[in-house]
Amino acid sequence: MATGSKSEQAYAAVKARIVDGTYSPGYRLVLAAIAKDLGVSVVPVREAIRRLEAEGLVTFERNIGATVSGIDPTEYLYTMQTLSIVEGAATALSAPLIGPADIARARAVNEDMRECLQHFDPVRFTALNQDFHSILFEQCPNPHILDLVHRGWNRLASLRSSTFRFVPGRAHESVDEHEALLRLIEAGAGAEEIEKSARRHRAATLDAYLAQSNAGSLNTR
Amino acid sequence: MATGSKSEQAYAAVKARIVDGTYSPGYRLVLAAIAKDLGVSVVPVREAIRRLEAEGLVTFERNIGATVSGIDPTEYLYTMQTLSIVEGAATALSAPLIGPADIARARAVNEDMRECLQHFDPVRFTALNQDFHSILFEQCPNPHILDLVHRGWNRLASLRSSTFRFVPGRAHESVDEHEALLRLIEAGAGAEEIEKSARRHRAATLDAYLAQSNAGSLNTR
DNA sequence: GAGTACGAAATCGTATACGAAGTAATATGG
DNA sequence: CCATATTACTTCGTATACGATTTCGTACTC
Repeated sequence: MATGSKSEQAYAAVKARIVDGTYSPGYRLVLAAIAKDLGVSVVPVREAIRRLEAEGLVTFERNIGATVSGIDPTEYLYTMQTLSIVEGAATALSAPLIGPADIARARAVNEDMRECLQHFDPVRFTALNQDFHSILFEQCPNPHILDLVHRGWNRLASLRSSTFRFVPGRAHESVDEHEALLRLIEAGAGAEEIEKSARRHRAATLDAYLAQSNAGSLNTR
Repeated sequence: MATGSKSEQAYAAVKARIVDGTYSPGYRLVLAAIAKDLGVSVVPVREAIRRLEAEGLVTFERNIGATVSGIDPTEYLYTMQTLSIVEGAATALSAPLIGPADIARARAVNEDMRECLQHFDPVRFTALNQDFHSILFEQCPNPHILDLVHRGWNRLASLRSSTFRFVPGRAHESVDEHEALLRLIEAGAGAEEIEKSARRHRAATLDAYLAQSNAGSLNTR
């Protein structure tokens, strides 16, 4: 473990529990309870929660306390839209740095995803999906953009574990879009084209969700 | 003032001092000193600083303390590039909601900027520039994206007050690009076109800076 | 004279304690 | 029986205190 700082430790622990679904959206984060649970004082816990607030993982209200944010479909929509933008940019910026070996790895992951569609394993599918995109991001030379992408993923993770958003036909399309994206990168396509493709990939998932849930529409392009 | 929470008060105060340049980049933020200065205890100050860290305005190191981040040209570059992306998106998403009255206000501001070029008033020019873009952003329906834009502006503000980055010819071009952008919006151009224009507007400023400073190039498109 | 070891000062990190604000339960009057 | 006021409880907000870590200055040795 060797975190050193207890504040850091609290931050990591609470974040992990939000992302893995132990604390689902709406869960009330009581300082004293978490402090006792982690064997530390309330001060580091409080600090950790304020940091998580800045990342958008929890909502904090004065004299009321913190709750795990999420649930709200509108919030999901905002997050997905933002992610489509920063993810698209991150992918485009990474593209020139992606070599054949990375492409091969990504393609292997994508084939595993295709496999998952046979046995209907949405959990593994989701994990592989993250792996796939991680391969395409990780080389992004701009750490700020990469950070924004990670924050978006964390937000989605906290939502996913509670209300599992899964749109039937979408998974198949997704795998095909991945392959198309890989070919673009392989072919050395321009940054603009790659960005557009990556952005539409996520926007399509959002659109599918909106169509299914009949939620209020929003211009996702 | 009626801030209510002292933590909030400390947050606002320190943030303001960073943005207005009282605490310039590299400034060492000593908890006890700030606490005494604000007439509060160190705990709220500490919390405030951790929040500012999450926004990227300060850098925090364990057992060492916080310093106002900035200065580094690389950081400037990352911030501008990120801003070009989120700003472009925010402008495009706002565009359909911008009415003739907003256009008129923005145009008036832009003409004031043109005026500033005559008497060479870079400080006012910068302020008006922020006003101009604010008019185009404020209506962005996605609060997350809007928040990212604001964070970027804050980062730039902290840089600007110390090392004033001003590229000679750039200001004139900038005003012209503003006018072009307004015409696009007026004409009801597509979101894609508006986004590209807004993005290039900022990217051009970055490119001008890079060309002047002979810093290592980066693919800004 | 340069480098290292030691010690003192400064600063951060966390715990504990108490006061403030909000919430829920209960009692009381209509 | 319902509405409202009061009380008790929960939880947050901040101050103070002390231990841990780093940094800087000084003395000592080679």
